Amino acid sequence: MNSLAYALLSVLTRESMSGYDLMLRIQPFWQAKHSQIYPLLSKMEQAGYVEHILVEQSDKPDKKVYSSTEAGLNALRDWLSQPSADLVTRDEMLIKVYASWLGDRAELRRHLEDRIVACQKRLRHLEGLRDKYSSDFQADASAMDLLSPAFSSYILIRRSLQIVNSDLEWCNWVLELLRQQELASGTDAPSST
Amino acid sequence: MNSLAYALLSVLTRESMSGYDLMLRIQPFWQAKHSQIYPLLSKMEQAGYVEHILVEQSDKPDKKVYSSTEAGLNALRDWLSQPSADLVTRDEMLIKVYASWLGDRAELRRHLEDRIVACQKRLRHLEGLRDKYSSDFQADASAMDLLSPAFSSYILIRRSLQIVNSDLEWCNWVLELLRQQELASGTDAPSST
DNA sequence: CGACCATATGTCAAACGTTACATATAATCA
DNA sequence: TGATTATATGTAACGTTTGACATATGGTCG
Repeated sequence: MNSLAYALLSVLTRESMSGYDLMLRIQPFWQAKHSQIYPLLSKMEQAGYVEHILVEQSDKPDKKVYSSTEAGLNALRDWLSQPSADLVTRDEMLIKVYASWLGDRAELRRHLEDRIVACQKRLRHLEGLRDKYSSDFQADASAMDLLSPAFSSYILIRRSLQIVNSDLEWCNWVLELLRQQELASGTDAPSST
Repeated sequence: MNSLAYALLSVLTRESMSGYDLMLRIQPFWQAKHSQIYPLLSKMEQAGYVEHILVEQSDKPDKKVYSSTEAGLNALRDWLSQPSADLVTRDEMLIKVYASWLGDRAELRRHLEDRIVACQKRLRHLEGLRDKYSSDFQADASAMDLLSPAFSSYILIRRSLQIVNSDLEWCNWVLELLRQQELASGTDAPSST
């Protein structure tokens, strides 16, 4: 069992769902394609960590709804007690920024603007999640039960929003420096496409 | 050529160095082990993007010092003009936090404290980098040449510091909520090890 | 002296992840 | 009607990354 398997279990312990829905649910927190999730769910079922029932649908294709078993819950609890693996980030844009002195200002601006668009999309998605579960969150976070699924979701979404907002903040800071320098030097037509 | 190859090139266009030093240099921005870097450098040399000379050392084992070629520089410039791949983050701790309601408060606290230790270590490393290159950075960032290696390094280190600090901020926020609830409820001996 | 660590390079197998190929249903849109 | 999109599941080839094994030098610490 790898980290993705436990990520799937940590969703299935809260709510039973299909591989397709798991993919969508986990996407913002652990990138994985359906081609990785479907075979993994089969392996997890063979290992006895999850089980599924076939649910027929009239408006959409039929689906397999997975649930965590007792063994799955125990495996997840064991994993929780282990130290976490190191955080892994691979941000190609940051490497391009590091090498951006080899290009021109427009190129650097384009990379930053692309990132801003991606951040805004992600922000809308996360705000949607926040609003969807806001009824679970009490107005006063400190009054919530810290060992409840609602609180765990709450701090996870808070963290995700914080990450995206700090990304946006940095992009805008660099863009502002670019604008200042373009105005000051007069090079690189400021209003070009 | 993959992203890692261009990350290596983006260092080698600034400064020639050994595979070992490259590994240490890009570690904070793109995680890669020596077992990935050494074969990749060979492939890049075969492709004509880098070349190396053998440097004999008396106090340490001899090393291969790699430099970027003209072809390597051109390849890097081409890559720069392409849109960036999506940001990938895999944070096992965040998944554990999401499932932490299955465990106890001490376990959640331990995960957060482990992360804080890792952040502090990273912070010291980044502050070391910042101070090491601070002479390259002018007091007024907006007065720097935005297409200089110094400026690119500056904004990269700023971003890295921002990421670590926001991580620390969030961990401390959750720890504070934990402390408040433990004091209020009286469960979970507050001063246990 | 022996253990361990930092430096330095390398290979290989296994695990992990992405892309492309494949199929099927039902809704929407032109 | 035909094209596209969202839903839903699956396999196979390929590329990426890690972990283990391997070797060697020279310094430090007990």
